[in-house]
Amino acid sequence: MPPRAASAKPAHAHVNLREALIDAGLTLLANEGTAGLTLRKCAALAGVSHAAPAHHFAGLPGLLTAIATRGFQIFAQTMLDDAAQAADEPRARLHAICTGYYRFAFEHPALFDLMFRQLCMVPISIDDAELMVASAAAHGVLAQASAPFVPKGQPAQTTEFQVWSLIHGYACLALANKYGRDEFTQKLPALLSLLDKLELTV
Amino acid sequence: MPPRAASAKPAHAHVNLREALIDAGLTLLANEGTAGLTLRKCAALAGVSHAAPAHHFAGLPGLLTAIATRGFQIFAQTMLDDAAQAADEPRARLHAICTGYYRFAFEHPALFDLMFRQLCMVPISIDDAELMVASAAAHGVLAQASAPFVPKGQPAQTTEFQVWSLIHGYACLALANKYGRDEFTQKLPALLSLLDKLELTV
DNA sequence: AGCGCAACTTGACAGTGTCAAGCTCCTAAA
DNA sequence: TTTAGGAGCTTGACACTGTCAAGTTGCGCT
Repeated sequence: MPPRAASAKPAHAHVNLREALIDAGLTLLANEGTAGLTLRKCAALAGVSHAAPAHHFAGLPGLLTAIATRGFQIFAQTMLDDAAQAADEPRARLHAICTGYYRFAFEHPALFDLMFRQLCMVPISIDDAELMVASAAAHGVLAQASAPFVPKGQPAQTTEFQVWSLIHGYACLALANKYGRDEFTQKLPALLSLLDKLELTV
Repeated sequence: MPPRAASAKPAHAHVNLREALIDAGLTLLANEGTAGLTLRKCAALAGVSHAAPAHHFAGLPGLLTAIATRGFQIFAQTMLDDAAQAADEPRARLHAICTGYYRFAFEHPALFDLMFRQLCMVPISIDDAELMVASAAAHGVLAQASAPFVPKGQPAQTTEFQVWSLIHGYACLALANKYGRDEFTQKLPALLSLLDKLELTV
């Protein structure tokens, strides 16, 4: 009988360690912010050793990518939730989607930061298939809401980016001004009044 | 004569090490991106030891704050440069300022990221006096350009944020889509056409 | 029954920011 | 002119990070 150097813990502590690690990442992001999200802390929070995540993700970039993917799913759902409570009318729906966009950024600032952080400069694999699917789905929600305002004969993308840029920029600026966020929330309707200048074309 | 343990280098290699460290930081940011900016690399690039920066900045946060401050100064100048070449007319000036805003983000993506990176969650002292001055100056340039479009009797801030959010969001989205930046640049005028819906009120 | 491999652990490595201690040289006071 | 003090910088150490290599365990398949 060879000496047993390591402890005799069960090899599979989690039913699905991959999901547990993503959950741990979301928790850390919510509690400690961007700087608090660490591969080793995720592993510790999930109750595994610091090298365990490497068997489920391609290093730290892989883990961040998976977390961002989950983020986009929550993001899309948040927008849809707000839209569901709005009147069934294009203008009200567009406002609701934008409000959901802002609400997500406000409620998950660090996650929002991770998702949109200049995806290229940060250790995130922008080419990841799942990430692209989730990101495109979220984009689709916004595109659908702005579709009724696309001028005839013009590319839909222009109107989409006008709406998207406006609400995204506002969310970024609100998060940057840490101490004036409530003020931003109050003035969101005033900002969105610019969208009322878009003409209904359908 | 006591033994000379350390080398006999001159104590003051730089006339102004503080500025040299900021320059090194800007170089690293431009060449290697956000992740390439490191306290130790800055020190090495400036030709000093890894602990030297501590005598000029309050740790890494202090250095990043100083770099962001310089960034805001360049930022304001970039916008003013574009405005100087535009027609002396409110609408043309607003377009030029926004183009300068986007151009800065496009030309200094990592620096732009540092400056606006959710100033709260990143190791930057948002309360720093110099940073506030530089940041407010850049904001002032944009505010002045949007002033002619503020509806009478309404707060100027609303119009400012409409303009600011639109161009800031567009810049963020352009940087996030690493591989489609040129396309964003081409479609900038289409985006800014939304601003033409603002009425001249002065 | 026994093999193979996936999952996980331990240990090590280079790199990071920060702190403590010490050296050097310039400056200002006696 | 001599001497104390301090600013500027260096070296060394610490805890922490992500990543890799090697070893251990236990499930599932032949």
